[in-house]
Formats: sequence, structure tokens, C-alpha cells
Amino acid sequence: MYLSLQNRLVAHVRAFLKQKYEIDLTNIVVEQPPKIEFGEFALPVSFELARTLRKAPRKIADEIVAEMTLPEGFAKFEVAGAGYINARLDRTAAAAMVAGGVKNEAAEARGKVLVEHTSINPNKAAHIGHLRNSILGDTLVRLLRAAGYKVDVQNYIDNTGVQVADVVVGFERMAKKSKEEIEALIAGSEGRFDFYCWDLYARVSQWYEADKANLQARRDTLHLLEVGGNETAEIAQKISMAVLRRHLETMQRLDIEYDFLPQESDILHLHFWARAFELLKEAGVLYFEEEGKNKGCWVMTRPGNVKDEGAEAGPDEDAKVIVRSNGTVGYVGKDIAYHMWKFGLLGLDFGYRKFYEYADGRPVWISCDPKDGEAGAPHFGGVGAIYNVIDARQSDPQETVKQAILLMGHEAEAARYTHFSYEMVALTPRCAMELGYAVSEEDQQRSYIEVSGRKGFGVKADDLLDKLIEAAKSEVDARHAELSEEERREIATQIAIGALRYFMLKFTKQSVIAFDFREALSFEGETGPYVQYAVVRASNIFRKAGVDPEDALKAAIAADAFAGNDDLWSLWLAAGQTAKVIEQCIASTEPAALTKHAFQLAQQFNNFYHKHHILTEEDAGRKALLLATAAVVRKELIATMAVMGIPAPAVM
RNA sequence: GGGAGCGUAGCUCAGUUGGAUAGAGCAUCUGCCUUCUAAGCAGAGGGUCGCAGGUUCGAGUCCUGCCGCUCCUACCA
Repeated sequence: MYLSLQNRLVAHVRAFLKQKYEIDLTNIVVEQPPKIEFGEFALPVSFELARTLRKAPRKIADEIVAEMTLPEGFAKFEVAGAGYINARLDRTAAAAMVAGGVKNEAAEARGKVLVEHTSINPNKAAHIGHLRNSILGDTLVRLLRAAGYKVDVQNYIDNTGVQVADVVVGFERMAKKSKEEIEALIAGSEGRFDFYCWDLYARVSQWYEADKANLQARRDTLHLLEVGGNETAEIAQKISMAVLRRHLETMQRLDIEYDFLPQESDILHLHFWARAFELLKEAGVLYFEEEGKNKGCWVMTRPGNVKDEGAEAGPDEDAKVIVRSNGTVGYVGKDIAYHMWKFGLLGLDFGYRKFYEYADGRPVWISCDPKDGEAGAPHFGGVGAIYNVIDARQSDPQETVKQAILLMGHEAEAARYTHFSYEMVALTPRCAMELGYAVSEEDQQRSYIEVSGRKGFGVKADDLLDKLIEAAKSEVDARHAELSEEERREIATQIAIGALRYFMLKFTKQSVIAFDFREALSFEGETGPYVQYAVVRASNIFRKAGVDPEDALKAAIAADAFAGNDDLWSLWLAAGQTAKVIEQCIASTEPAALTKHAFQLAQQFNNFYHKHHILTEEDAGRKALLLATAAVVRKELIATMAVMGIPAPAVM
């Protein structure tokens, strides 16, 4: 509602200014006044016009208000302060829009985009840092879908990298496990093979540190994985696919799903890089360095590092090496090939086969050789816009890939290449010590310590979720003894998901999260359960009243329902802003605003809940209005929570 | 050295493309459960928005310079 009316207002004002002053303002600022008494919209446009018109802002505002007609749905314009133009809505009409769920016209049938997130190295259990990635990514997917985009969700599988090689080294050289023993371990491990790998991976890192000569095992293994067609590569694939399955299961617990899993091994074996290399050379994006420290490498000029015209100071030592002097390609090169495929610029494609299936029967597809692909499989890639949810430490390589695409002349694609960058999740020193890790004196002085899969230092995603469910379960047990064990567990799980997803979303993405159990396990204050609880309270009213919330929304609203009732109206106004918040979140690629919206709405509702006792209201008309208010807030809260992937429990 | 980001209440953080009196949560203190469930509500205290200049009708927000912290910058991935 709010967004539609705001767009209508802006268009109206713009047309008026054009006609009255012959000024075409393309960016008319609209704010929400600090207090509801001032109206629903505030236009500081007079301040901006003051200079060009050489008049006092207040005078301009007076002129505009005196002459401008009211757009549909608006009740009044008035001048306030030093020259603000405040606009008041026809509250009854606007409320009908909220209750009727008027669609955001701009959100009709937008194009197809691709979101890549998660992309955890398949060699160990997912930890809290990965959770932030997946929750941000999944929320971005939900935001885009809510705004009318078609979205393909990809989870990139680096199954031939150093990290997988390391854990393979662990199995072959340290644990001395045969292929059969590893298979038995995958089948056993009580469904937590990734936990076994977590510990083994940490041991391998220690083994390397103990004797640098052990690093030769990594190099040999990495080579075997890249070449393929040997037993080590087979073992690696078994391990990485088993860990990948665990990752999918972990994320499924949080209602996070994927469409396609491209594997790095296929990018290698299908020669994506060879094709990309040709195209990059043809376009002159890569050049062969003849001298300096990068002699013998194929390199690329860094973004913003254009060569000076006059000063010929030898080789560009700052250039990014894409192909090493021994002829092997680094991972950025493979990434460039992969991203050319994403945009459909490579002229090659994967084959597709089913890998995993969700409860509703929807499959997750994985890449393969096209000759092994399933008939009738969908095709991925070749989209117009992409979002890569990758942490801030990878900004540099992400820029390099984007730059390569730009330099090849694909300006439109480069412009729609979004690196959704976010900061890491770290542990507070106190949390690290509680978990039993040794923390140096120096680290104890820091506000946070980076988690490290390599060192086995961190909180595993499944462990955190288990802990949250356990904490929520004891609360539910205490409050709902009448429910079955199964029902209580179901509700505790929903609360845990709400708490976790909200926690990961409430910080803006560029802020480092210093993880602490006390905060993460909190169900009070600005948390997911607080928002869920507001919905439960609203639902309780309808259950006890024996009224369907959908029917409550259909009740006719009296013309004077909101006259002199700012508190009630501000609740409707807040509820009508969901579409606007979603658009803002997409435009700024910042989902944190969603949590703010949900929290404020829940907070206002709790206030309303406390102030008005609906079931005992005797005036039938007033009772209907209060019920409609509860229904509209409930509806918008559930919708907002759904975009955040937070379920609405039946009771709490 | 170069690049990116951060610095706002005791703590953790919000603060839209510059706008009306800088906001939440936690913690502390004071009240409120025979009521639609207190995972809640009401209230109190707590701020030189890192420092110094500048731009303008107006700066937490933009520019410049400092101070402090973090990450990135390897023929690792």
C-alpha cells in the first residue's frame, strides 16, 4: 500500500512542478514524517527548489499546497516547519488497500536471476560462518521471488580444491583408510560424516605444520584430483559427495533449498577453462608477461590499474596472474569461465542429473558430462543478472572476475554482476574459552577471533541448531504440558529456526558478528521468537473468538474509523509497508531492514494487544475494527517472516 | 606501499538517495500476571555520533586531513 501511494504521490508532484515551474525533478525525495500527526508522507522538495527559484522554501511550499490538486487516495497537503509539504492519506481508503492486499505493480513478471550461495568446501561440517552465508543468500532468494523475479539457486561445489585434497590426505596417509572403509564410515558415522571430517581436517593441518615435507602429499593429491580417473580421485569424490549431502541436510533443517550444484571437476573436465582462455586471449584481456616477477605467466590488469601513458615503467608487477608459468590455471581463471557460463557467454554447457530430493519431491540437480545427463533435465545458466553471496575477504578475486567480463566487452553483464559481500562470523574470546579452546593472552584482548575450519576452531551449524532446539524445547515443555512430545519438538524447532535466522539477519552485512551463545540463544527482545510470539498472540485472539482472520479482513471499515485514532492508524500504516521494505532490501542488497520492519510491527502490535482487550469489546463495530487490525498485522508479519524464512508456530 | 570496511549509550547494534527533538535490544533500576498466554507491557537513568577542518538553508550521513581497529593485496584456494 505505502509504496504504491508513494509512487503515485511522486508522479503527481513531478507533473505539477513541471507544469508550474517548468522544472523536471527526476529524483523527488519522500520521507515519512517523524510523527504520525504530521501525515504519512513528507516532501522536502521546497528546500531543493529554493535556490533555483530564488524564493524562501516556506513560500514555495505555500504556493504548491495552494495550487496542487490531490491525487487519488490523498486527503490533504499542508505546509509544516520551515517548508516541508506534508501529505495526508485518506486513511479509510488506504486501510482497505492493506486489508485487500493490493499488489505492488512494479513486481509483476520480472526477469530471471541467478543467486549463488553456500558454496562450502565439501570437506568438513558447516559452521556458523557458513550459516550466515546461507541464511543471507536464502533470504536474498526469497526477497527476489517476493518481488516477482524468477530465481535459480546455485551452490558451487569445489570438489577438486586444496581443502578436499587435505581431507583426502587425512584419510589416505593419516587414518590409513581404504576406499571400502571410507564407504563404511560414510554409511555409519550416525549421519554425521561431516563431523568426522571436521576433526580429521584439523589434524591434517597440524600434520603439515609438524613437518613441512608432509605438504608434498597435498600437492600430489591435488594433482590426482585435477587429472581424475584414479582411485584417489574416486575416494575424493565419494568423500565430497557425502559431505555435500550432509550440507544439504543441514541447510534443509533451516528450510534452505537449492536448484543446481555445479561441480568444479566438471568445469575442468568439460574444458570450460580452455574455451574461456581462448576467448580471453582473443579479446586481449589476458596477455603473456615477458619479464619481471610474473615472467612466463598469463596475466590480467587489475581493475582501476590502467597503465600510465607516458611512464613506461616496465612490467605491471601488480597484475593478477591467471595462468602460472608452469601452464596451470589458478582458481580465478576457473571462476571466470564459470561466470561466463552463468551469463551464457561461454558457448558450453554442463549435463544435468538429479542428486537429491526435497520432501515435496523437488529435485536438486548436479552437473555432469552432457553425455551422462538425464533426458528432460532443465538447463541452468544463461541469465541476465547474478548475485554471488561470498564473504568480503573474496572481494578482490570477485572484482577480477567482474573486470574480465567487462573487458571482454560485456558491459551489461558486468553491470548486473553483484558481489553480495558480507563480513565473517567470529567468536568472542569468552565464547571460544567456554568451548574449551586455548585462547592466547593476545587474543583475549581482541573483541573477536576469526573461526577457522582448518584449525577446527568454530561452532558447527548442526551443533548450534541442536542447542537452540534444546533451549526452546525446555521453554515449550514448561508452557505446554498438554501437547504431545512430537508437537512440542516441532514448535521448539520452529522457534530455534526463527531465533537463528533472525540473529544472522539482524546485523547489517558489513558488520562482523562476534558470536556469543548468550546472545544467540536469547528468545527475548529483538529476536525471531519475539516476532513469532506476536503472531501467536494474534492467532490466539481469532481462535478464542471463533473468527477466521481472513473474514476479519473483509469487515467494512467505517469512514471515521481512524479519525483521531493515530495509534491504531500507525499500526495499519506500518503493516502497509512490507512491499516497500522488500524493494529497499533488494535495491540496497541489505536484508537487515526486513528484521527491523518485522520487529517494529511486532512491537507496535504488542503495544496494541496490551492496550485493547478485543474479546471483551462490547461495541460490535469497534470490535470488528480491532479484529481487522489484528488480522492485518498478523498477515503482514507472517508474510515478512516468510521472506526471512521464519516459520509461524501455532502456539508458543 | 596500494585497495576495501569499520569507529554512534556500560555492552551489541540500527540510522534510507543529507532533513523536523540521534533510535533499538541487552544490562541496571521502578511498576504491571483472577484478563485474548508476562517469550509480554509501561516508565527511569545512560550520547562532545573517534578527532579537526570544510561544503550548505540543514551533516551521524557528503569532502579533506589525522588517530585507532580489521580484512584484502602471494605463480594458495
